[in-house]
Amino acid sequence: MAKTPGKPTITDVAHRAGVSLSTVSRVMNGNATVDAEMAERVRAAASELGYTANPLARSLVLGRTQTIAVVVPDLANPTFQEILRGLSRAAAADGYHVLIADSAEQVAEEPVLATETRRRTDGVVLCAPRMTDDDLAALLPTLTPVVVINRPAQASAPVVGADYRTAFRTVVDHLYGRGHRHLIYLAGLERSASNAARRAALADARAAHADLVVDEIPCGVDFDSGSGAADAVSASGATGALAFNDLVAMGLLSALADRGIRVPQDISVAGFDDIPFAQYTTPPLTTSAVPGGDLGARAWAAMKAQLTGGEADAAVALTPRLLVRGSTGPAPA
Amino acid sequence: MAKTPGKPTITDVAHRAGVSLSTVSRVMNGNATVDAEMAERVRAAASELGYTANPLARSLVLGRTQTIAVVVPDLANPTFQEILRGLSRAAAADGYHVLIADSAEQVAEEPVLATETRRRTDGVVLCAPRMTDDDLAALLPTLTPVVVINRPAQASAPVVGADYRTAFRTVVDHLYGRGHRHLIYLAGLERSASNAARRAALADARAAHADLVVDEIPCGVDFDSGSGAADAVSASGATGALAFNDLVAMGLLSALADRGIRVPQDISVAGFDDIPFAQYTTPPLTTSAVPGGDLGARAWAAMKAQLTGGEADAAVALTPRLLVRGSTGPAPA
DNA sequence: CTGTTAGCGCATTCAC
DNA sequence: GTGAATGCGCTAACAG
Repeated sequence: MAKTPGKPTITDVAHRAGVSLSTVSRVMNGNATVDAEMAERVRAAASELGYTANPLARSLVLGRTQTIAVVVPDLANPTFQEILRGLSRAAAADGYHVLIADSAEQVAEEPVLATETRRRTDGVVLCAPRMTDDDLAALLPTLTPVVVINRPAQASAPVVGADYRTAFRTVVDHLYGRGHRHLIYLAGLERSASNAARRAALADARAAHADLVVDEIPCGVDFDSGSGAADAVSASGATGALAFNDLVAMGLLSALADRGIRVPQDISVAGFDDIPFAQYTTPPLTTSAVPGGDLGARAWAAMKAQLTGGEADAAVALTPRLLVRGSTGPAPA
Repeated sequence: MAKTPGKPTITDVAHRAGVSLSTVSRVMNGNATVDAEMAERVRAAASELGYTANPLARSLVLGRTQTIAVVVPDLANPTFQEILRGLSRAAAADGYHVLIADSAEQVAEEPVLATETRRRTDGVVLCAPRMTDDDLAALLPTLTPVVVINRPAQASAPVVGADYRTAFRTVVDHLYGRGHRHLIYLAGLERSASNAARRAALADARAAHADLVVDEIPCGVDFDSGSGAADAVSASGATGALAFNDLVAMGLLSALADRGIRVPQDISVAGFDDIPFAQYTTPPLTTSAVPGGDLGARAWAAMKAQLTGGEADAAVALTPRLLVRGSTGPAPA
């Protein structure tokens, strides 16, 4: 049968250059020293044929794929998109490719996807895994090298995450600095780790400022939760509201506007996360930005360290940056 | 040297089951019929060893990787995220993996990334490629199988995209149906294809409705452009404003509110894209949704068709769905 | 039905 | 310095 043009192989190049295929391999990888003229002939033949080594074949023999896998709970979540972007670009800068796996919030899929993608890559990054601590602890050793993002310290893998406690504390201090002494926290999901971090920050702030009062009401994590809390917020007499996140803050802002309550004149409102539209609310929302892109880049750094034989830092925590905008102002006199 | 546990190979399984490695291969792939008892022995040995065939080795011999590549101009863009998500999930449902490549809006990188990722995958999806028509035309044949998203019909590859012309026409007709006879279009970038599609829709509408007047003013594509156009819009006397996209509409909404102009009582405002926060503006924004997830799923369908030997439809165009919300109402009397 | 053989395309020993 | 083997792990012809 006539050989379809297809992709030229190393043998084709060897043939055309009149050398053995091992010589071609040598010049392509710049390994051993090859006769100058011969090397040139090989390079010429290669470029004429448009030859590029088959990555699959190389992977098989070298034992590495130049690819890592990233498992995320939901590709549609802006937080993960930012992380993925930072990770992807950092990895690309080092010549690595990224294979993605979306668990679609199906906890049971996480270990399956991680294990499966791990076999076709050199390592895997678990982004905010939803599985239990026990499951995670059992899984991690089988995935090495592995990096975990946004999940409290794990024994058998480097972790990179944001320091939500310090970040939230910064928001509280911002309000305190503007004269607020009575705040109210619109809590997120009761048992979530992120809610716990915010409450810890609140406790820290109370301990640091004896004259600070921070009420807390159960709320939620979305726009409607925020708007539903408006009456409770205004009834509390607090001069500043700390929303669990930006969505909640936006809902609150909207409901407050409906009631004719002015922000920040009557009450200050702060969010958390700096979602893309936080800057477009009326007034623009003061919030704290978790550097998703940086998180991703750090995760890659931790992976790269392991890939190159080194040891990655056990844990790195980035502190989100406070973004003061129009929704917070001095406490009303 | 002691053999590190590592991953068990097909030989290990064969050894343990006391059969030849081809028999193991057979039962693992359910190919030829194998003696029942023997097959059972093999399965037992495989599960005891936790054996799974090395995907790399399979890829090399089978000539397929069960992976496709997706090249996007910017992973941070919500539009592409939705597409990527739809694509990824659809592909996963068929047992395929997705390798991503972010060109970071570097046009020159597109062909490089496409070509490079193509070699490690079975096909590539080009998402809204920025390169010139000529470059694209030259590149596509080298990538087969390939699918193009959101870019006008190409000769050598199936294309999936949204029908922006029909979609925008739907928005215009919605306003016309509510009694509006004088509209104003806040145009996007002069030379962009998406702007041309909207203008074509406007022309269609004018042709269909003799009593319809549609003004047009140059504007832009972001929030600030929209707010900057507020005065021109109110001065025009139009009863309805058609923004190039949601960001522009949101900017307009915000500036209109500052001027005490009520929406939709005094003027109706419509956006385009249905970005995540369009439902949270005050009032909620009427817009048209480009089904990003569907786009991705369709792209996968087109790829799958090629992968399985079939021929994909040359072009599929999805029509965005009109979402009527609070920012549009009847024309003021 | 099962075992033996020959590659997939390449990097890397080993002799020359 | 260079070419001839060996094998990465697996599937698919090929014999038996």
